[in-house]
Amino acid sequence: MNQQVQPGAAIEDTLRVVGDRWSILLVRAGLRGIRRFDDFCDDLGIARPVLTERLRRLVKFGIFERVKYQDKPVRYEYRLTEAGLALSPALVALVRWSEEYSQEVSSETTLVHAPCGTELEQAFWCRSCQTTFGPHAVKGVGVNGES
Amino acid sequence: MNQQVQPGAAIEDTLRVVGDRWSILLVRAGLRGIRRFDDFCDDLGIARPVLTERLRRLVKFGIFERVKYQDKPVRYEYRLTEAGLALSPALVALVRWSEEYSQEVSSETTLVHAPCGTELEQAFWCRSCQTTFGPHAVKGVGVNGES
DNA sequence: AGACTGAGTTCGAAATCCGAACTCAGTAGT
DNA sequence: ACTACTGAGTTCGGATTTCGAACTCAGTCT
Repeated sequence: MNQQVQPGAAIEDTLRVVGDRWSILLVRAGLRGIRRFDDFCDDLGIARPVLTERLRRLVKFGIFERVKYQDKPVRYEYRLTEAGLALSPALVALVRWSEEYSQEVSSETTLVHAPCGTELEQAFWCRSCQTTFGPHAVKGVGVNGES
Repeated sequence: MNQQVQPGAAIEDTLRVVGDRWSILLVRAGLRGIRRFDDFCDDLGIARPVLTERLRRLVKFGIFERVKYQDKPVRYEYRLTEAGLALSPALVALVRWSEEYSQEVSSETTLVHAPCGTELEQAFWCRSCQTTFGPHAVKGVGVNGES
């Protein structure tokens, strides 16, 4: 066996939550500051019944929370939780991929390191070795330490 | 505006390619060394007609290639291309997320830095600053340098 | 001949998705 | 008091996708 990445069944958990055509787009919209039902609807062009169902499920899985923001007519909005924000590395990875490999034309923006404006690279960081490394040096191990 | 991640429309490109329930799982299976039609089928439990369609589309987008591996009865298998391998940071990000936030029980394996066995962290790397940084320091800019 | 392999196709039933129109509480304007 | 409007959803019927199970087709093995 080589040292390749061997994502376990864990991915299935994640995809059970955000593995449909819309959920990741909803998270992205959330990161862009969108919170209201109609705004999600307009921004993504998602059908309303599907949006209802999708938001409910994302709330159930703790990615968004439904917050009352007004009383007179009771109105709720949807905010990303910390777990939702924690999906951003995955989103960034997807953006990076499309920048490098997607033959589609779009990609009119690119991701950079904010302070200096240099295009970022994505890497893994080992706290104990104090180094960055690529996917080939990643290994999956069982809970009790053995591969 | 803050310095939050603002993934552009690029994500849509990526999701147009791998944004359905199966494609990412197929890539993962590919990373685990699976190549043959029936093996994908058994491993993922995907319906055969869907697998056919999905593999064709992933080949079209350059993520897998269809390679003849035998002549007597002509047989083809599917191998990840470089673009396919390049999706692994995204897969790793999804695995990491489920390890930390998924309330599902599974997750009997974890990802580590192969040489030393330390749990990895995912980070971004700026070649010009020679530092790693988190998602809050990522910014999206237009092609001509302006935000 | 007969059974088996591997990569698919074909089928009808079931689940999802869609757009458009509707609801329902409250607010604003005349 | 009448009308129009807002925002967060529901309710429809029709179109698209997905499903499992069974079938095909070339070649091989016994």
